[in-house]
Amino acid sequence: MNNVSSKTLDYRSTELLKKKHLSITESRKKILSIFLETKDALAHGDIEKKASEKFDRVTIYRTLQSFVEKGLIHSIPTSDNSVRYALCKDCTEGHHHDDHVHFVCSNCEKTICLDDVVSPKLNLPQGYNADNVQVVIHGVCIECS
Amino acid sequence: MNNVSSKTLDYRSTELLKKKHLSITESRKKILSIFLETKDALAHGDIEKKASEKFDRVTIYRTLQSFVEKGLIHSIPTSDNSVRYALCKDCTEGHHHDDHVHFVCSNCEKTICLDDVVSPKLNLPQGYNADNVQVVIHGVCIECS
DNA sequence: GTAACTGCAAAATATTTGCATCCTT
DNA sequence: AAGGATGCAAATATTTTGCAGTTAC
Repeated sequence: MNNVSSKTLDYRSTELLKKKHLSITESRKKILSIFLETKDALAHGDIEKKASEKFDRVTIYRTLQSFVEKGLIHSIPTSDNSVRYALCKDCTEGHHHDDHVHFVCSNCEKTICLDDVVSPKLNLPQGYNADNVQVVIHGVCIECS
Repeated sequence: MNNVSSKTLDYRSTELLKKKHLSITESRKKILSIFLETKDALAHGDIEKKASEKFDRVTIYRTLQSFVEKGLIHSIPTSDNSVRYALCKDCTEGHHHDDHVHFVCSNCEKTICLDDVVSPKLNLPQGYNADNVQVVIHGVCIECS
């Protein structure tokens, strides 16, 4: 990572934090920068690994939680125990509308948001009302195929 | 639970275990019976609670794992840390094809398999190949609406 | 009889909470 | 200056592993 892109990341994270009414702290900027420079979804452990300096585990937990609350990132459903997070495109506090498709590559194990593929409308049985449709597709991603 | 239905459950679990080439043990029959008599998906903790006698946590973990491996149950993606399982309709060892929709009620918190609503075909970007499409819908279920 | 399953103990991991201190606004 | 964020310690919760005894086939 060179200085220029690092400065840009810092600037972008600061702007995003301001926009979402979160106070600007070093940890938050760093953690948000990790999301900004990563295309795929991150689990708690990935953040620990990717962070150049060491953050306290607890700080990461609390930061992720605030980010989710303020609509900066969203969690992605998985079938195992790992919770993964990715940047929200345009969610607002208390209202997530990340109705896009998530793709999990069975080869490289990465989880990718396919922002352009929107969740389909489905015909549910009488009496069921959908608020939110999450789709997780398992398969082979473009880099592994 | 009366004797008749309990005998039936026992019989059905035994048959299912045989069919999936799992040895017939008391714990497996009991745990499978719990799935058979429950419409919604169960987390590890739910099984502990619902079991009339106390199973060792470890036995439950290992039983669920064998059931998943042999295609008796499948895990359902969730956005929080809870892994939930439900009976498979017709999965075989090593090959799950539970391409139906899962519905999570935001009121009663139950997770229900909508076996008749099949996952849609989606147009993925060039280079992405789907093996398996999982859909989780959040909303209000028929009993709560 | 043998291989597989279970239960107990304990290890390894993951998550949450309380509190004193430090930083942002 | 005040409220919020952080780091440390410790409590809790969750999951995995090893091993000896038991059960299914």
